[in-house]
Amino acid sequence: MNRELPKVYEPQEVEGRVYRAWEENGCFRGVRDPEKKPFTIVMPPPNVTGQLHIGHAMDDAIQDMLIRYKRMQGYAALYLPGTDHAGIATQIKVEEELREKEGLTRHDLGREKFLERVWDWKHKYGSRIVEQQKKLGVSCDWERSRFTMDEGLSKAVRHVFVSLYDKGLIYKGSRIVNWCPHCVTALSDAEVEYQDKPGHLWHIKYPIVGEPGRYVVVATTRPETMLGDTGVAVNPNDGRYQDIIGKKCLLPLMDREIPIVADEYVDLEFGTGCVKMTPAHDPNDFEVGLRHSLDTIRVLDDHGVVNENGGKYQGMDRYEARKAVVADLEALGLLEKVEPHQHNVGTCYRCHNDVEPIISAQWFVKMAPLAEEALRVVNEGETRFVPERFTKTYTNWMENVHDWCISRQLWWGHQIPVWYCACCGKMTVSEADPAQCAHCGSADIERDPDVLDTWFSSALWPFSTLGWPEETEDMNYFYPTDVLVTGYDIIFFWVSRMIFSGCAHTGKAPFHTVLIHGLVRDDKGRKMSKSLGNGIDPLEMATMYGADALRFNLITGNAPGNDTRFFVEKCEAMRNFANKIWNASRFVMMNLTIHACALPGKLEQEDKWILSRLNRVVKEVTENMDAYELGVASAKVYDFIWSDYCDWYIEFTKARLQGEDEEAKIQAQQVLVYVLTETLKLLHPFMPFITEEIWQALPRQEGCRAGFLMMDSWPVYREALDFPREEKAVGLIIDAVRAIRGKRAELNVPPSKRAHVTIATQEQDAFTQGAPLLQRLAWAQPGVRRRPRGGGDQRRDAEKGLCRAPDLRGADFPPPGRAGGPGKGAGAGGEGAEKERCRAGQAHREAVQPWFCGQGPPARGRGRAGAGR
RNA sequence: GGGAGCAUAGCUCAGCUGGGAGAGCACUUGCCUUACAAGCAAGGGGUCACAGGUUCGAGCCCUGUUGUUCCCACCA
Repeated sequence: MNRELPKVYEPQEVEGRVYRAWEENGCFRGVRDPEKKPFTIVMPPPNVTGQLHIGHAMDDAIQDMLIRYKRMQGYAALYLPGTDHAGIATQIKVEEELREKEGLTRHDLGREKFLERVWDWKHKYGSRIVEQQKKLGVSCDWERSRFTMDEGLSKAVRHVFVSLYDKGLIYKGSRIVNWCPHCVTALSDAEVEYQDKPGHLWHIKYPIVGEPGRYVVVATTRPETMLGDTGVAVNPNDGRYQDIIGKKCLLPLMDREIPIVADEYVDLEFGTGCVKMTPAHDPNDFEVGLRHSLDTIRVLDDHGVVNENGGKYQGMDRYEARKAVVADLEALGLLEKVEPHQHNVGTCYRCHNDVEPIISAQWFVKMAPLAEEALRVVNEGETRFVPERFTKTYTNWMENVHDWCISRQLWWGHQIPVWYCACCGKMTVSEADPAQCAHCGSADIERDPDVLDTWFSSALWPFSTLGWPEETEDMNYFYPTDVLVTGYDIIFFWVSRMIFSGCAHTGKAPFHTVLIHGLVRDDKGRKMSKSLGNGIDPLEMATMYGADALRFNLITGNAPGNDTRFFVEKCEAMRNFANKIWNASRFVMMNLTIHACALPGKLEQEDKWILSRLNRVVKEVTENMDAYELGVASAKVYDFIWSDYCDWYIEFTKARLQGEDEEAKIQAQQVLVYVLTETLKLLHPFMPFITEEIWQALPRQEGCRAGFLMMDSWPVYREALDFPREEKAVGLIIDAVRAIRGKRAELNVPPSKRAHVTIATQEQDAFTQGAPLLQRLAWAQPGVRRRPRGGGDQRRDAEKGLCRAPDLRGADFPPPGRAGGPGKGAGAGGEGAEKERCRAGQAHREAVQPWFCGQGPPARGRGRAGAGR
């Protein structure tokens, strides 16, 4: 049963095998169990067309760590995966392919055929990202995988639309929206990214009607929009312009008379204090226009090209038109001046082209009533952000939220469930496809061509995936979900919308905790982007260093919510850690003669020491996991394994393992295995593959460990395993050993030489308690081995053997309780080697730690005199 | 114009409710040692941005300053 492990951990083979075993045995299944408490994480659905990038890897790693932790704690853990149809992103991709390969546009194909193509695409690439997630060890219940355009989810979307409409919370209206002329669709406010760009401020003279030679000078950053001007506004309190309020001016180039109105909106300080009003292309102008009944003349079409209202500029795109307008104004002498001007330009978050504010008939969700409850659940702590500072980000946004524009002029998505009657002109809003107009009964109805914002369906994700709006058992059991894990970059897009949707439709906040993480940046701190080509492929990292190392890398050493830089070197370091555990496990297995699964009845000091430390680590790791401090938790496990277990405890046990006492041998093995397995459990959420692999390789015994580590139980802190006395005593021995080594190195003591040492300590009681350990260690070292094994070169051993790691050989110890005096009872020197003596004595030094008074020059004062070599 | 974060070793970063200044990498010196050279052992290296304050005690709490990053916001 005892399988031999290779010397070096090789992630590839191991991971495939382990993952398959898990999956085939249903370890990932999220099963309702009345005996257990549910713990639910719904995975943020990546785009179907997407590839796994490093940001997903981190997101998934965090979630998987949490879910594995909870699963081991005995929760009915559900980790529900899925993918998002990602409206614009997917449509653009398919359109691109269509254009490149066939030279066609979607309009050439027509809506139906085009959608077929997108579905083809989805079926072709939709599973790719899932396969990639599996390589990272993500333990989702894959059979529950959902897609935002599944039948059930589409039903939820329609249900929500209709119910919000019925409540008056969805309306259609002509408003200024953010329009992307490149994607040819409306965008929500959240989809606009603002960038500071250098531009100009053009000062244009508008002649006042009836007063030849007199002008109002307006300042604008977008001169081409003047084609749609329907007024000029000044501040009512502006002394400069009192006499022209109510008069008209002549719009240059268009020869249209437009009124001069007074509105508080105008800032007296900025520009000239006169503002041209273009209600069809500026949100503020639109508002002013409403107040003063200004006309609305739209001069740009959906592609950002001047339309028939633009006079001779018709057919020019917006940038061409700008140049032409400016040139013409200049020729007419109406351009007073041009100033450079830095301003904030909205760009499309998808294609990064400038967004054009355009008046357009769109569907909106009325946010104010919904925001109220969404704010309440966060303010009252029903939903908590971790780290807490993101609460403010959320509430600030929610308090100032505008109505949400949800219609998109796309084809790929949930088509709006609204039909217009050709007969009476009224709308029919319906969950099921209606056969006729609900008002006049006419069968001549046509469906709204627009689709819903992708985030409209994402907003329902935590419950639509559980079968809502049906009252399913899953809904009853697993909802509300527990933790949502996501990056701070989509708090507005997604988190906030899930919260208000959950509140509005299910009556409950969809999760109690929002765990926010930062971005993974490149090693220079830059955002990863396609254009920079600095992206890191998580799968490549997993192939090179193992998924475990990648996972560990992504969460260790950074605090929640902070951005992190990705260093390949760190991956390497984590791979080395994996290898360290691997080799420690090899050591344990090589020395195993029993099938151990419980602690021995008798414990030596060092056993108690490691058990006590393990016990503390169990407590700390558990606490940190509960606080979502994965970075801290993982670091604690790392330190325990490497520093305590490997560096010290394994060395300690060699004394017994290589000794003659069979009973002691077995004791040591039992503790070794016990601590190893408990540690593997602690590490499992972080490094699932290697821990499972080692676990499976450990020899078993009937009734002991069976099954999978991932299904085993999480270690529990036990007071009975606290041994403060032994911890202290062994801690002092370790300090002493360190001090001895340090002094030897400092004094250049050759490894082959033995030294007289005197140890002075203020902690004599504790220190002498540890004495037996030191004695055993002395006997156990290779340097005092009676004869080299396996025909080894005796002389070589004699010379070199002394340099072994825990470099204690030959040290013996005075009988406990003897203060100061030379170690009279110290018989146990190394064979044939120079004798080394340690003296435990009371010394009164400022140092609390025992320190070494060693051999070597210069010896002076206070008994520090070195005893020479 | 609001809001938030960050300034700790050469680099990248941890440091939870105040009491030891830490990790990884890099560097120096020894070591192919029967788990591990992807390793072992020893070591160098920090006015915790600056200035005040609270406290027996401050990297941590308070105030201010400087530098830096990000988010939000309808000033043409």
